[in-house]
Amino acid sequence: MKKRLSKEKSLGKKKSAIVIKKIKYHHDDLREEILEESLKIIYESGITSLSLRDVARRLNVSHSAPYRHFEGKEEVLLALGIKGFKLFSEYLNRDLPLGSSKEEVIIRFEIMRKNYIDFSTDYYTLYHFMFGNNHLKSIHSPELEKLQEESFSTLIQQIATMRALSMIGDYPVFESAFFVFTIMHGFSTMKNNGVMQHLSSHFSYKEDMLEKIMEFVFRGMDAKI
Amino acid sequence: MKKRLSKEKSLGKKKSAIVIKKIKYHHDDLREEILEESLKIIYESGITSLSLRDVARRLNVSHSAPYRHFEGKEEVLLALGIKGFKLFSEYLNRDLPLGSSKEEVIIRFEIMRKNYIDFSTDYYTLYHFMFGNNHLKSIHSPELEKLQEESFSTLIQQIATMRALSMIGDYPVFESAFFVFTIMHGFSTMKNNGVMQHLSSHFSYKEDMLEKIMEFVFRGMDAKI
DNA sequence: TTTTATATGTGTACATTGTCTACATTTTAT
DNA sequence: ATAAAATGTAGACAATGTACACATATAAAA
Repeated sequence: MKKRLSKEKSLGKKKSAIVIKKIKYHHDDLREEILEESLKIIYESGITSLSLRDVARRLNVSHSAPYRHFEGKEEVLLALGIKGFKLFSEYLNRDLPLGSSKEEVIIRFEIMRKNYIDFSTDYYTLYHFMFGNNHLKSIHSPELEKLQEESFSTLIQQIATMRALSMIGDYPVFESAFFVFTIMHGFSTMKNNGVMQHLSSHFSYKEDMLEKIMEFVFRGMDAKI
Repeated sequence: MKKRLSKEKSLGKKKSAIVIKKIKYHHDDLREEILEESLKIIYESGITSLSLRDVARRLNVSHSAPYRHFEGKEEVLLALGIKGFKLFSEYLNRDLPLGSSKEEVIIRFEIMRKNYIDFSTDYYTLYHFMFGNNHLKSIHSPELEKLQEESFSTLIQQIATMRALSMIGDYPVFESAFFVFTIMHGFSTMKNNGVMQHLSSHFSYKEDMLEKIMEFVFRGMDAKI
C-alpha cells in the first residue's frame, strides 16, 4: 500500500497522469472494512468482545486475512483509536458558530460541551476504549497523540477566547480548561458506568444533571454571563 | 462451604460446643488466595492480564481448582470488585477527624479527598477496573451495589455537613456532592490515562494540579473558608 | 471407630482466540 | 509476458475459559 503510493508519487511528474481506480480482487478495501466492522462490534458490545477472527468471519474472509493489513491486534486497536479520535474531533467541532462576539462565544462553548457529551453518549463504548487505560495506553503512536492533542486544543482555544474577552476569571487558561475537561470527562465516564445508578439510589438523578453541574463549573470559573 | 456452615448451625444447640479449627488439606483458604493473587496481577498489569489459569499456576494448583470456589471468571471479577470497594471505603475513611467544628469539618474534607486520590493513585489499575464499564457493569450483585453506595455516602454525608454549617452555598446537597465526585473521578481517570500527557504537551502539568482544580471546585460550591 | 457424604483438587477434553508459516492467487511493475 | 509484490487461504500451535469424570481429604453420621 505504502509502496504503491510512493510509486504513484514518482509518476506524478507526468502532467495530468490518468489515475486509474484500483479494484482489489476480493475486497475493495479490506483494511477499512475490518476497522468499520470492529467499530460496530465495539459499539454493540464493547472492546472486550472484539476478536479478529470474529471480524474476519463477519467479512467472509479467512481468519488470517487481517494479518495482511495489520501486524496484529494491537495495530488494529491503534487504528481504531485513531479513527475514534478523528470522529471525536469531528463531533466537537460540529455546528460551531465562528463569530467572536461574546454572545457567539458563549453559544460556541455550550454547543461544544453538548457535542462532547453527545459523543461520549452516542459512542460510549468507543469513548471508554479511547480514554480507558487498558488497551491504548501502552501503544506509542505520534499520529494518535497528535490527534488527541488536536481534540483538546479545540477546547483550550475556546477557553482562551473566553478569557481574552474577560468572560471568565483571570486564572491560567490551562487551569480553567483542565477544570472544564475534568468535569466533562468525569461526567462522561460516570454516566454510563453504573456509578450513577448507585448514587441515585440515595438521591435523585435527573436528566438535566449536567446542566446543574455546569452551573457549578461557571461559578468555579467566575464566568460573567 | 455453605452446607458445612448450616450443619454447624444445626449443632449449635449444644451448649458450648467446641469449635474445631478447620485445616484444609492443601490450602488454608484457596478462595482467598485466588483473590489476593488476582489483586496482585491486576495491580501489576491490569485487569486485561488476569487469567484464572495463571493464578492457579502461581498458587501451584491445577487450572481447574478455581472452579471449586467460583462459578467462573465472572464470579471472580465480582469478588474482586467487592474487595476493591471494601478497600476503597477503608481508604476513604482513613485518618478522618470526627469533630464537628468548622475547622475539623474542612480538614476532614481535605483528608477525604486526599484519601480518594491516594487510592486511585496507589491502585489505579484496580480503580480503573472498579469504575471502568468493561467488566463489572454487566454483573448484578446487591452486595457490590451496597458497598458502592456506602463509599459514596461517606462523601455525601461530608457535603451535607458542610452545607448544614453553611460552609458551602445553598445548593442541593446531591448536586454539590455530584459535582465534587465528578471532579474526583474525572481527575482520577485522567491522571493515569495518558490523556494528561497530551494535554501537557501544550501546557505544563504540575503535580499540584489537583490543588489548583480544587480552588475552582471551592469557588463552584461557594465555599466560605 | 468405621462408614459415608461432601468439599476440594486433578487430568482430560473441547471450543475460541491470537499468531506464525507455507502455500495460492490476484494485481502491478518491468 | 514474466517477475515481483500484494493479498488471501489453510493448517498448526500455544493460551485461555470451561465442562466433565475421576480422586482424595475432611467432616458428619452410623
